[in-house]
Amino acid sequence: MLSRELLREQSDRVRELLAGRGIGPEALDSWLELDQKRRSSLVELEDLKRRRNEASKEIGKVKQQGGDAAAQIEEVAQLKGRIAELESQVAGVETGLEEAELGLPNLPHESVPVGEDESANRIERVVGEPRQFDFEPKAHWDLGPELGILDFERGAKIAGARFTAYFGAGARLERALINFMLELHTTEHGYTETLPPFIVNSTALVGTGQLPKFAEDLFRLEGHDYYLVPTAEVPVTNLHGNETLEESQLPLRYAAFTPCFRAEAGSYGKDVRGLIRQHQFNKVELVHVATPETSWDELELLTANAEKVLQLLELPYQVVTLSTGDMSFASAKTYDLEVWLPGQEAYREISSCSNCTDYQARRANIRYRPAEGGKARFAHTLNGSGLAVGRTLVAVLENYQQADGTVTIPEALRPFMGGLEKIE
RNA sequence: GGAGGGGUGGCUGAGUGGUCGAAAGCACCGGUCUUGAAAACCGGCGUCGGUUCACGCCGACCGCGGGUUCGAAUCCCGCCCCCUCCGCCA
Repeated sequence: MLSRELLREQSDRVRELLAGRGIGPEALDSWLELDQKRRSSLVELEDLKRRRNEASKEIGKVKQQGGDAAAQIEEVAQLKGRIAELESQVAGVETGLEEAELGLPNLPHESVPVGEDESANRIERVVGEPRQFDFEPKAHWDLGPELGILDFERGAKIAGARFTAYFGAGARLERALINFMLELHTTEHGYTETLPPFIVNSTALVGTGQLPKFAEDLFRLEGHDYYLVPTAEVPVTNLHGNETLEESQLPLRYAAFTPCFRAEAGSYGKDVRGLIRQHQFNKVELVHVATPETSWDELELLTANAEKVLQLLELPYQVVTLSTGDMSFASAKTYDLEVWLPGQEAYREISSCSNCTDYQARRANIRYRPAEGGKARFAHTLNGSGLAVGRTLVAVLENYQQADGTVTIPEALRPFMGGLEKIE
């Protein structure tokens, strides 16, 4: 959520920045109109209430002295009608304002390339080199079933399309990746591990920005205000919702493993094969809560921590700054980590690291009290995958495949695989 | 799922229809005193919104939402959350 002060006082700048995100000027203009209306009605309403309160006090006094307060009672009765009218009017305008505000995305940081879509993304760096194969590398959707470790048919049988069953070394590899990532982040990178609920309520989803606008992307439990988490960003960021932290506690850095559930509405026909786009996948998520002064440094740190996973696994990747048109709703700036997949001969997203500045903090009401005292301020929240586990497994299978169809286990993972060196 | 208890300011905790935004204590901030500190004493100390050049003024808020009343923290209705016991389970 953007602050009302900002929308009012810097409307031209906001209008321009929103345009970069594909939001037309009417969104802000209708908000400004409602805001104006709200304030003018409020002035009248509060004036009437003041008069009503005064009259009530007079009634109390008069009655205490045994007098007749009929005149004041009559006046209050008359005020009542107009007050009720204005109250419902203000409430309606307020609802409209809130709806409008919840529908506005965060403003992009000045360093974000302006553009309509991913074609405007900016490659920041390319790390590692794609391996040269002396045979035709296979895609994981062939490798996995051939090794007997991934079973797309049986996944579909028990759930449907975009669900997969893992077996044997495949299941173990997924678990090893989870443990490897969590160990790295909690020990070397100093994160606090957290294991949140995998189900959240709508308040949490509004807090991080998935609701109300993106309900169709979520799985909702029938008959409940419960949703399966689409990412650990939701439960973990909301952990401190409606809290005022002390500045000395910041930055908070959390690492969380959770499964993620996404309806993938509108992605029909996209990545239909393999593990790339599933309704359920595992992820180790990194979440930071920081002060405004440090959040941009925190974004670099978070991204570097996520990159470390790829480096230790010796997987080639590139880092991309998403353009204004490609960024997620709550983000002010996002780096995507894209890993090289030989089976597709392409870099594919494996992590998305964002600074949401105070946007989510406003929605979720996450504040902190400055060390020097004074009024509580909104914190900045950041999140990033560290990493998407299913896609990491894909990258391992495809990058470490051998000519004979076996897959070598990356050195860094072997301790988590009971010393296993090869899947065959 | 059943029965009971409870949600008041940072904390503890008064307050059952009228000047209550709310006693008191603690915590915190400022001052007096002191070589310094502590103690003692004095004063200050909620949030949000609106308005004002400003001082300030006004409105709202005692879990949330409705209702009764001239007037509600106090009465009524619905909901949420927490605690205890029973049942059921992991």
